[in-house]
Amino acid sequence: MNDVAIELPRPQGCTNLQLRQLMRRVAQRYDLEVGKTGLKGTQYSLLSHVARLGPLRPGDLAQAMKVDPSTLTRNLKPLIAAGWITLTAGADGRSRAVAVTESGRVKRAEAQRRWKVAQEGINQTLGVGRVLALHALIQESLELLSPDGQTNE
Amino acid sequence: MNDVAIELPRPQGCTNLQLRQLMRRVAQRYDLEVGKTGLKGTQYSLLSHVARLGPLRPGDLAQAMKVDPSTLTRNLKPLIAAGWITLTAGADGRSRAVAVTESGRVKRAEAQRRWKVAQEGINQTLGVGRVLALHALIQESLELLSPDGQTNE
DNA sequence: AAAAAATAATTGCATATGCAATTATTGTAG
DNA sequence: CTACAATAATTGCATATGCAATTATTTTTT
Repeated sequence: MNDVAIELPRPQGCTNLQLRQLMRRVAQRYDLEVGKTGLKGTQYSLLSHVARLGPLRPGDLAQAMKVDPSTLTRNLKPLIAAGWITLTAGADGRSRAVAVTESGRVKRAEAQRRWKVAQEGINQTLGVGRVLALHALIQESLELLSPDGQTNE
Repeated sequence: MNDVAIELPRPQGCTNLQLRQLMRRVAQRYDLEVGKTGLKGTQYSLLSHVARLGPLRPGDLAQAMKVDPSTLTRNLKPLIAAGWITLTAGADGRSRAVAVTESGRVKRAEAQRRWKVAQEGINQTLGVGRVLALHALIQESLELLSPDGQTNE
């Protein structure tokens, strides 16, 4: 028998519940700072992705952000209404192109400064080591949970 | 100088975004299994808490679950409508009492079996060691982020 | 080329989430 | 006892989230 692994205690509690609780607390901290720009933390993430990856198709953006396409469609609305993002006709008749506008870039830069403050705050509160460990664990977990086989890279 | 700490690389990426992404993926896995009972994963959490802690006041329940009281109010609705939870007058004229019903207990037991399957699945996919590490990190982080000073215990 | 299959995005439906303001009630200061 | 402060829950508003079904448009079969 090759089976000499140390007995690990069974995980206690619900991963789902715990993740949600932490997510809410963390989101609050980001919103507190990023909110000063009129953007929610989630909206900053979205705007940033579009700025970095756009112009691109909604579906590809959704995949990159790991959200459902329908969620993406709706989350774009307020940012389009604010004039920070445009949704125009795509090469293909069925698809569209998401892109950042000039005022979107400005807003993003502004929000990015706030985001940095928030992230620093988290680093401070949790400790850099803990944040690093958390990020690493999350990334590993994301790859293992990846529904499709797409490893990102 | 006592300052001989090793230089830690600065955390890359956004904790908020990463947490949200993992949360969504994980929630999906739970919902896939727990959903067979007609409950979302979040609803199972809520029903479980009421079963374990109830009868209790909505505010106390919200605090225990670390959600906003207004969120709690709304999240209770579908479970009340389904007859699994009751919301009755509390000792105090302003407060109420949340409690589980008999059919609620039955449903909860049923959902708990599904939950266990889901949790086992996560343990399997991520590996028990990773899940343990993740839970530990989350709990530590939650305490450090605790807005009020209440350490839970 | 017409029918069938695949692809892309969106809408309908339902829940989850929090902040600010509101409603009700209780407690307290004067 | 009354005016004011504190407490408990809820509602208004806005966003976030995903599944299933739908609409539009290619692409592929036959």
